[in-house]
Amino acid sequence: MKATTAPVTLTGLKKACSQCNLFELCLPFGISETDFLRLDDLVGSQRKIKRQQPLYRSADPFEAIYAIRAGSFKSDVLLEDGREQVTGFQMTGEILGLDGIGTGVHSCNAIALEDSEVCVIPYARLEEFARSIEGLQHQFHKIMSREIVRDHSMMLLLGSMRAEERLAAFLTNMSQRCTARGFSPTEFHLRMTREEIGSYLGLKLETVSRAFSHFQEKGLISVQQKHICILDAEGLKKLIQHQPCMH
Amino acid sequence: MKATTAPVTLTGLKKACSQCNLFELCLPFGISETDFLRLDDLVGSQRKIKRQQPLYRSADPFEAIYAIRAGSFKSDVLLEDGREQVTGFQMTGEILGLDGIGTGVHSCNAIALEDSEVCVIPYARLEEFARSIEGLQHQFHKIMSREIVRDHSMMLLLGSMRAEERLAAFLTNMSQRCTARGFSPTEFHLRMTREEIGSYLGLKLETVSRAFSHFQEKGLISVQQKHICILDAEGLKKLIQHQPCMH
DNA sequence: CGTATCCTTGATTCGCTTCAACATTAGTGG
DNA sequence: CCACTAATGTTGAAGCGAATCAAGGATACG
Repeated sequence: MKATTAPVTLTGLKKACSQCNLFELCLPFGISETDFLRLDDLVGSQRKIKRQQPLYRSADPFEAIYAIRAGSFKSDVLLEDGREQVTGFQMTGEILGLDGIGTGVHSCNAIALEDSEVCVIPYARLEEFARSIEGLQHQFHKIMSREIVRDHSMMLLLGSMRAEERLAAFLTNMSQRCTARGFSPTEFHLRMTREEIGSYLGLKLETVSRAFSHFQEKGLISVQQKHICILDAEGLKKLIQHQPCMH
Repeated sequence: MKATTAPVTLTGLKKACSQCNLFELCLPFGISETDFLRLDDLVGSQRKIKRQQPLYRSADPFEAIYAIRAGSFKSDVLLEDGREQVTGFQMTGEILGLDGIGTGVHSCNAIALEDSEVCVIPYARLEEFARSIEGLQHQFHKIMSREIVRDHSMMLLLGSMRAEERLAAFLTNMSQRCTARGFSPTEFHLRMTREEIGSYLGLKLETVSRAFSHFQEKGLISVQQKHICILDAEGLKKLIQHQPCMH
């Protein structure tokens, strides 16, 4: 239990869940009104993480899961020879840390892509609350299940799509998640580098860059560094399913 | 709610969990002795699935998770254009169906690789039991978490390993799982085809076949169709971490 | 025993990676 | 505030690993 980052405990100052406008993206969703107020005791504290700093690292002991209140993260796993695989990008309202429950130890790194803030949900307390609040248990199971389904669709992407299909799927997914958060579905700022996108999609950064350029030439998107405008969302979606030739 | 396969209800005839020698691989693990006897009511029924038949299909309504009592399965997801990605191979003592919790609908197909038998665990009953049996809730969370970690390591494999590294990782994993089940770690029979292995590893069947042949030439394994002998387990493990050149 | 399925192996092609050079932006300190 | 430097992004040319195409062989199944 090494205190890597100073935990900014603000409990009492501000209620964690009952006043949070993210609840419908987050763990407290689908919970009755009376139970809802009890959730403020579920969140232990809040923590601020600076850009490029880890929320937790692989091999850290698992004690809590985290709900992202502001900012965004990447999760990655490393091979001893230095190869990195980004396993996901998480944004506001999403949950981090589920990988640690099985073994009691985290199996990946969670790194902030920008200055961020998370709610710390001690796992022991979550289990206890889940036993008495029916909706909480179910919502937690749903979140884990959706993570599994998401991972399966990433396996589909990594195992059987070509480079431009992968990037089209990535952009479409980003757009959908922006929509769910009330942001523009057609215009957004990528918080991650080309290399991180490449690692996520199983491609090299040059390939990612070339695919971006090609999409721009075709009038599907407009790219200015990390700023993306989607000009033809339907065109992108078509790209995902159609591999050019193959008879 | 279409009754696709006849459910072979044997309740009462034989207690499901308390007399099952698989419990330490399965859901009931880590549960106190008194609670253990109650688990027989958790399992609704048992079902036999013939080789090549589905336990469930994508888009089927989700009602239960399944514990494999005998046999083995593959899970796969399909793209509309026909491409298939095998997302996992499940064997005795493992749990199937977790993908359905999030949406209430299954998101993949589970197909028996041989004549198999599963315990049907109605999800509503599981949630109810988990609320009163502390160890069951925790064990269920552990199983889901481990599935997520496993999926992440598959993403690492699909995203950043070369063909022979992938097959070496696959064989090493199979060997470990055989060990956990009390089977020989060095000699086993693959239930799946080269094409299914290829789909799982993001490779074509010819590449899988060539890699098998190459491993045999190097004296790492001995291959006779689906029958595999591991001759140099350490050699296989070394292959996973070392990509040949790259400076 | 015949047929369909599965597996192996070789030759060729193609998509992505690698290598390399340069452009642009962001970050830092004088 | 600007100069300097590091980090990030773009683009081109060459190389390589796996896919594709193709043919033959082994095995399982009815």
